[in-house]
Amino acid sequence: MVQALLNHVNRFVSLNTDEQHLLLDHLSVRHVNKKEHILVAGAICTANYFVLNGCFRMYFIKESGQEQIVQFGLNNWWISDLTSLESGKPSGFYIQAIEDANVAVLTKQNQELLFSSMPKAERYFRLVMQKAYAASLMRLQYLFDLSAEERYHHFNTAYPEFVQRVPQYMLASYLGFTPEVLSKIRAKK
Amino acid sequence: MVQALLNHVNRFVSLNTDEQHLLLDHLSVRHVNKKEHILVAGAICTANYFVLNGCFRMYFIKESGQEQIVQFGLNNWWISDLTSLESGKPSGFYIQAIEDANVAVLTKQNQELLFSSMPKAERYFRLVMQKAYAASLMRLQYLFDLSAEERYHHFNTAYPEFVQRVPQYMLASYLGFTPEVLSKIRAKK
DNA sequence: CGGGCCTTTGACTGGTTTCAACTTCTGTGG
DNA sequence: CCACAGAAGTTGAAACCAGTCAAAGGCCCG
Repeated sequence: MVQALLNHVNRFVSLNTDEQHLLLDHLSVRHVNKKEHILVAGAICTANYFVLNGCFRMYFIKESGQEQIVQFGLNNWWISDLTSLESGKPSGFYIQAIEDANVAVLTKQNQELLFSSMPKAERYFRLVMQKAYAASLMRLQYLFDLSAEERYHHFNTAYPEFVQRVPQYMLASYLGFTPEVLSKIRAKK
Repeated sequence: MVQALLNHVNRFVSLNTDEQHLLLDHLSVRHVNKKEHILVAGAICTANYFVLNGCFRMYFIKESGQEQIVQFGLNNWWISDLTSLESGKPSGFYIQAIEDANVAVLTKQNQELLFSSMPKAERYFRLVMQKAYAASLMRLQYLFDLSAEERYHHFNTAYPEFVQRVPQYMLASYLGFTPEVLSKIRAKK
């Protein structure tokens, strides 16, 4: 199962067999049930999670009391609250499994150990962070440039299989509008 | 002048004198006039820029034809279009000096050389990317959670000196609304 | 000193939210 | 395996925040 992670790492840096073992020695695999949280607001985030299979959502509670989804965590994505992880302060986010899932867990401590014994790991994570940052900017672009309806259609054509997979109200939240709006957009045709 | 960069690097990783020289060998300093662009849409982004002094804005042109500011680049921030830099494809962004400025230029090529000769540099950039990513998520949070007026007040109390420094229409763009809205918010009291 | 850019102000418009009622789906226990 | 309760999705009406447009005033820079 962790093979998915090795494949992902090898897309960015190439590891020999020893290095692969070294990496795996710093990880554990954890099963997460649907609706189970691996992080709740107020807790301190202690690890990075790599999604082996299943699907997660990361969200926070708005002042209005509504949940706002910040991002989804799918296969081959790392998910975590880096702010809390780095600072050691309580997180403002929740991370919850939308489906039964398996994650590779890399604790902060193990991550540091890994970095000092294998500089390639540092490179890998630099590239992952860079990609995540670029994706986040892209998301901002869509929010600024497109209307609710355009955002939905864009997302729907970019990730048609994913749209089937999550409840509509979560998709609406992620796209930045209400479930009612999504329902009306869909009714249009 | 590049001392600012050395200080910044030393906040994340500690460099000895040799390493500092090695780093500087891979950089050049460039003066940028107010209103000058260091990147325009359609061009390929070839370098990372570290702002030594002055101020930049990174923006794109919306479908409506309006400029949308994605981020500001102030002292001690790296600014670049990582997507274009990484992929070698044309950028969709503009990066322009708002004030006369000086930047340290790290070309993609030099960055790779630096990484291979100094693993600490990789660590430094991982941390910088991580911080930038976290900041971008924070920005998303504010956009989702706060009204236009709340966003302005929040920004105004967080960075009062900066608000004085940039034209209102740029601030409005960054915060995600029109100059008229900002004007009306300010008129309220 | 003049021209153009920035800011202000007001009226109007419209996309999105909110609220509420109703229907459909889903999963859990009897 | 069915029944029922709660969750999710739909629909329509009313309210509102923010955008657009237009015109006027202020200010900076050449």
